[in-house]
Amino acid sequence: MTFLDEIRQIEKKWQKKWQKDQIFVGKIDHSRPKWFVTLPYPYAQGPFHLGHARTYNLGDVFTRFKRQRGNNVLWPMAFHITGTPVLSVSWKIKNKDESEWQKYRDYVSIYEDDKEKIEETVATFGEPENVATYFANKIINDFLRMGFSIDETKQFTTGDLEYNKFIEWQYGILNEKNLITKGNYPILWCINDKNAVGEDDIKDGDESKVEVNEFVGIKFALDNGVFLVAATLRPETIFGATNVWIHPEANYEEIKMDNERWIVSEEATMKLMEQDHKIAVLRKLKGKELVNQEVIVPITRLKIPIYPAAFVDTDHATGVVYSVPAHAPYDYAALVDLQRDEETINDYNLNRDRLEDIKPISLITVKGYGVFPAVELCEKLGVKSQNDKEKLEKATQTIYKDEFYSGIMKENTGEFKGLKVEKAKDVIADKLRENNLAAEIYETSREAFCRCGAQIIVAVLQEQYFLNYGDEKWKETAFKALNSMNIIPEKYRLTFKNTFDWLDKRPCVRKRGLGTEFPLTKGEGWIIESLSDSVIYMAFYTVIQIIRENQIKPEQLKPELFDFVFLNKGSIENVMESTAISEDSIKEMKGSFEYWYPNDFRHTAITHISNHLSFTIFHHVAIFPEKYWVKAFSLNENLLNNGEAMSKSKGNVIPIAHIPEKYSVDLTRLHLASVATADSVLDWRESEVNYAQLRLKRFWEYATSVTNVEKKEIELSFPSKILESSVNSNLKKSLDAMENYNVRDYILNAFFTNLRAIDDYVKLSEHIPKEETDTVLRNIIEKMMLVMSPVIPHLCEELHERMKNEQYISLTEIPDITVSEEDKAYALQAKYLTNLQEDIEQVIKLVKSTPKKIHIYINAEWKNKLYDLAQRIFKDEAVNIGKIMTEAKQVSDLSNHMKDVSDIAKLMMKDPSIFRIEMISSSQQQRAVEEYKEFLNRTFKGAEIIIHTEDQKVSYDPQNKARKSRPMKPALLLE
RNA sequence: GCGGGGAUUGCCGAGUGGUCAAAGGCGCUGGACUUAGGAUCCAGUCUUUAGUAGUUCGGGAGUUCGACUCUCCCUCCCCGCACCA
Repeated sequence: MTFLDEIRQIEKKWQKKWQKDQIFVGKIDHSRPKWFVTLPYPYAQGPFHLGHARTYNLGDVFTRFKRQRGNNVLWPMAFHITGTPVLSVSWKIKNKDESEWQKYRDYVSIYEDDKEKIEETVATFGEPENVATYFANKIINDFLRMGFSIDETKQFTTGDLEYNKFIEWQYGILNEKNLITKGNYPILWCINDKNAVGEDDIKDGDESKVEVNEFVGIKFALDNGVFLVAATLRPETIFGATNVWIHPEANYEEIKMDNERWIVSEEATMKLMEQDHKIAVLRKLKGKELVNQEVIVPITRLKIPIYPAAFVDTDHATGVVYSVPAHAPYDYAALVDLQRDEETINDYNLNRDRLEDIKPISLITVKGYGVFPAVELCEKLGVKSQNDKEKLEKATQTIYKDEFYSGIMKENTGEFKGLKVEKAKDVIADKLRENNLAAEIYETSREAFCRCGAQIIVAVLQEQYFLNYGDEKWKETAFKALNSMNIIPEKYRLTFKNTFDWLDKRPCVRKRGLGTEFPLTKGEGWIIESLSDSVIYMAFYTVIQIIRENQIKPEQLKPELFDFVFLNKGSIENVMESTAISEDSIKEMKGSFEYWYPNDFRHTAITHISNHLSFTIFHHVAIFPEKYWVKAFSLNENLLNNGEAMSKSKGNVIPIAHIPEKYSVDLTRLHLASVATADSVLDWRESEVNYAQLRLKRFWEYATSVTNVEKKEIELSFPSKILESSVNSNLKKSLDAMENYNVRDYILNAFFTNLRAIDDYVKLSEHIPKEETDTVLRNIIEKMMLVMSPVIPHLCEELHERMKNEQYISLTEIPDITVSEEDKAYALQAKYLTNLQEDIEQVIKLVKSTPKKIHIYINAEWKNKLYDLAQRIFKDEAVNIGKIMTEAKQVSDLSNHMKDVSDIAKLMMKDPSIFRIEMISSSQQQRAVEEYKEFLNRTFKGAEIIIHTEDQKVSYDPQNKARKSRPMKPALLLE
């Protein structure tokens, strides 16, 4: 049986035991500090993969660690089903969308081999609940299979009736506190379904995002007072308008628009009707009817003509465009075309002189361009006509960007001169609107179609409900909460800050999707938006089980109950009376909430900072008193598979369900947690996983070789002592790293560094009695095991059991570790010896011959004194020879070595790092080398090791090496 | 554009004022084991050299006794920018 097979069996064995004994179920215990941890509940739309595993794995390591450090832990889990994606999946499955079917066949085949069974299962996905239920079950199984120490007895979904009641309560409070406001809001809208659409409702919506663009519809007055409304994204260019373009052959309509008369394209009328206007069509007309008429330009009051142009798209905004040939490439090209187009001029009977007179009007100065940027760019790109779409598109983009960010308004723009375009744009639009010369017109950023085939336009919803995150008081309190929270890693606090600053009104209800009906507009079909219903639910974990066990019905879950349980408002008598829930149940709920809350630690991926996690803070401060605000957020970056993002199209997704067999649970856990810090992108590379596997195997071999060794006190040799000391100090570093939630350093120190120490020990322990090495190894493994059990719990449980322990290691406390002075001294000696060995090796390499004798000269103690002195007086300043000589003269041990002192001082000045070191005395150095002598002798192929000390009389020193010895760096002579 | 993050030795990636020529891994080279090995183990891996010295951490300037680490400027890369979970 291979190593992996062996540990896979062990993993299953312990998962079964944990499950059977329900050891991770959170139970109230007032004798221990509680620690309530949450990770965002998954949205069950498909299988979870290695990327999710990274996040939950880190959560589990933290949780297990806390549990093993004496905390009473609760880590519950639930599922999110609110929103539209699941609906969209079901719709496609029901409508036999082949690519969706295939996608879900692939998903189900992760868990199921039987082809028929797969088809049957996918067929059930026509019902949204079935999708959610199926994947929720799979995900929780995957998690348990990863050994995550979750309490799965407190599960619920956001579609549960009990949960709906809880959310209704939440929104009641938000409403009471005036944090919900109403207003108009533009959204993407299917004209067939008469409904809002999300990304997954739009054809190719995931590949090319559709956005809402806000145009300024500028009203150009005709002689009869009717407005020809031209839409633009660049209202500031109104000063450069030379004429208006319309499509001569297209259909336009004169409409009664609120209290005005407008002319816009037929298509525009239809769109405007959905944008909160009162509209009646007065008459239909062809574009050409308008040609040659004149309109008045707002602000400038110039009269300009209307000309025909084929490039005008009547299905884009109003289908009317005003021409700014100086700054708009399309306009310039169309103007040039028209001026040379005899046929059109004749057809529409255009006034030739008037047309010839039209010259671009420049109104913006922009660095890198002359007076007429559009003219310039058209010439540069070789635009031939207005049909040169590709080049014109490019020119338009370029000029838009350059002028927007670095353009300045010219003299001829009156009060706006000198303004940056970026600013002028808004100021001018505002001014136009104030004077009733412009109106907002919304358009999609690209032509888009619903999956039903109908066109998607922008509609303006009236009386839309918003969460008013812009509310000053609310924001202020949220900041207060943020400031008192622990954000891990700390660097992400800034992202929260920026998010808070930027947060403003946010629509919180939708017309579509699963979820909780909005309580303020019952019966109107408004559903609470999915990110807004998942922000305080951690509180719900503390009561759901009690609700279920006592068979409390959803309708009994009235606001007054939650007020009492969560906010300690009202009286139990009143609650009992209005809800008919027993006193015991209410007390139990309240007790449970008050015991577990607040949420001490919430871990997730960084993508949630700018939405979910920020909202969580906002809603907590709105609903709960300060003592119940979330204590800490912990975050991790995402994951790549061999340098690439995992995606269905690349076929490189590793589902969690494949992990146990493809790798092994503990191997995956170890590698995920140790290969990258939480705040860096983790690149999962097979060759590196392989390394982790070899190390894990090595650990397993060391460990299993000593599980039967008896514990006893024995006299330890020098290498054994060094090993114990270094393992001890590594474990200490490891625990310290976890204080800062640095899991990577935790594992590096506790596992990888210690394994190397053991490797080194084994190499030099050939002549140490097996009884001693076994005992030492067992002691060390036992300690490592405990510290490592949050990371590789299965293997550690097994070893723990083989070492005849009754209790689960998962429930065994990791003790504090202290590093004694003795440990430190051993560590320094070990370092000293390593350096010595390296020095010898280096010299051997250089001389390219095998030495028969190795003379080691250990420095005199006065040199240590000199180093100490230098460290003291040159702590924060440059080495000064005069100063050190003066000081040294005062010290008796040094004053008789002044010649040498001056030589060393020169060295120190050149390289101050030589004395800024931790040292051991020369006698300690000597002892260390003595202890190591035999090992050195063996390592260097039987070379005789001769130790000399500078303090005593050096018997043999032909090259006068002893003088060169320095603290921690003995001089060498190889012969 | 705004906001954030980043640029380290062949590659990936630690390191945030001094034991740093810079952890660890990958790759490569040599050795061991072996019928074989794309397995495993051991060692080496900037240049130079009796353990020394020199040149490095995107480019440029500065602060400091001392900078990969701090400040400023520049170049390039990645991520977020709202109703989407």
